[in-house]
Amino acid sequence: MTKNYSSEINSPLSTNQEDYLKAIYILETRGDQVTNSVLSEYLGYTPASATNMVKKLAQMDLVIYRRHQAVALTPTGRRVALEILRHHRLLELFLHKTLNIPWDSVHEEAERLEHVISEALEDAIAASLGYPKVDPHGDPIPSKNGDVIHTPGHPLSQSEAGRAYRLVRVLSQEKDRLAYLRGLGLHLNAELFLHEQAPFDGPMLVEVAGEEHALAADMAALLQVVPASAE
Amino acid sequence: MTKNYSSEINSPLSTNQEDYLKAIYILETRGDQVTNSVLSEYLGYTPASATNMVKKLAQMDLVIYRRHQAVALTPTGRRVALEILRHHRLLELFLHKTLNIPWDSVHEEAERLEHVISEALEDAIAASLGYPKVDPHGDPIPSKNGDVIHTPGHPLSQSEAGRAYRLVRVLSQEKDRLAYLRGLGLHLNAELFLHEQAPFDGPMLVEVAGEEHALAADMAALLQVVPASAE
DNA sequence: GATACAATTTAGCCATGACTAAAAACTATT
DNA sequence: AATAGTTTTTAGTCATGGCTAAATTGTATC
Repeated sequence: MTKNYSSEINSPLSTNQEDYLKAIYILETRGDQVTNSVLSEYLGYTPASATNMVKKLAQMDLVIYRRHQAVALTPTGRRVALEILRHHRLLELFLHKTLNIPWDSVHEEAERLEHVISEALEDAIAASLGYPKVDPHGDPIPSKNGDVIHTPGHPLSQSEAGRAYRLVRVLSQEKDRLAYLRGLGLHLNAELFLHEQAPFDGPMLVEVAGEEHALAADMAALLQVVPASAE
Repeated sequence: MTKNYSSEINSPLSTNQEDYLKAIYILETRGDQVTNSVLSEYLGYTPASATNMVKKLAQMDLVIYRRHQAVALTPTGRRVALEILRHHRLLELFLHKTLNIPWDSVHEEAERLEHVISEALEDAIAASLGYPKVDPHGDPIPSKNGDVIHTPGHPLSQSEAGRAYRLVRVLSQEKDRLAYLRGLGLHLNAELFLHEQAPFDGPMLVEVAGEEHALAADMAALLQVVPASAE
């Protein structure tokens, strides 16, 4: 298994190490301060375990660590994280398009597969999909050299009522939430019409595929949309 | 990740444990006595490591172990081994057919993927391939309930000269050997004509896709064939 | 049956990476 | 600046699963 980042790194990374780097990247991208508690909670480990691992990653020059400070990725660490994320999102799209696995249930599978596919397989998957730019949740697929496109859109919860929108991204990986959203007929690029938004952050009334549904405000906040006219 | 065998086993198995069980199955199937040295050499570990692991697998009722004796799979151990083997061979075929990865280089990839695919993905792959019976090397794909079909054929090295044959199985997983065979134009179900066999186990003269090649006897021994007429 | 040689097992070591419990250090409030 | 409360780190434990080296057991030969 030859990994893309192998040229920059002396020893191959474990699944766990890759998961830490990916988590740090995602938390950084969210704009969070990646403190030990945030990181350990995100990964489901105790803070002590996170400290240990972060120290190890720092020795490998993958993260910058100073006691009691937020962790940050080094350029090399970021490259590793992006490669794993590229694997993850390519795999999600591949599973969805090639094997008809519903878009709301590809995440867990990709979570394991992302660590074991070779560079050659990554390339073959990307080629077979026509070098896609986003996964089935609308998350951008990092390019091989680590570029991440900016995805447009704004939350449905902050959108004007009485207009049609197109779903361009879903900001959640929670299985049951995604299943619920799919149950409403939602999927990437689905059209939806926002009938009204109840005041005081109340539920929204949306129409998807001819059916009307009430949608809680926190759910609507996860849905990134653009005006339906926009191509 | 829900594994098929999870109903019979209390704790999930590690990749290593699954590899041991698969190795024992393969060695048993070859007809070898699965002694500690055979097993450890096959896996590339020291004999001491194999003893340790085999003891652990025995505690889990996956193998039968008595000091200084050959190991044997229990029925449960065999089911696990067959499931992993099913994963492996389904994956090989899938990678070959769906992603056009050459048949001689799917093995390593499948070797890692086989441990991380869920039951649902296994099913989706099998369905997308039309519930195939053999992988790209002609090795039988165990069915979900653990049946393994018998593959017909005999070694090319023991075949009569002056006749046409069809390749039904390649008994090797060595990358360079397989690459060589593919270079000759060989693949599953390829037709070949055996011109002559030099005496004293000398090389064979075979014709594949209009080209003649000399083939060492030990290579020919890896090629299982049936008469070309046979469907 | 004694001796030599090979195979196997035991004993003990190491790294990984989780954990708990306790100590230390930071932050906020009075 | 002292104290309280939270966060982080340290110290030390445990399981996994490799390893080497040494002891044991089994087998074959004289």
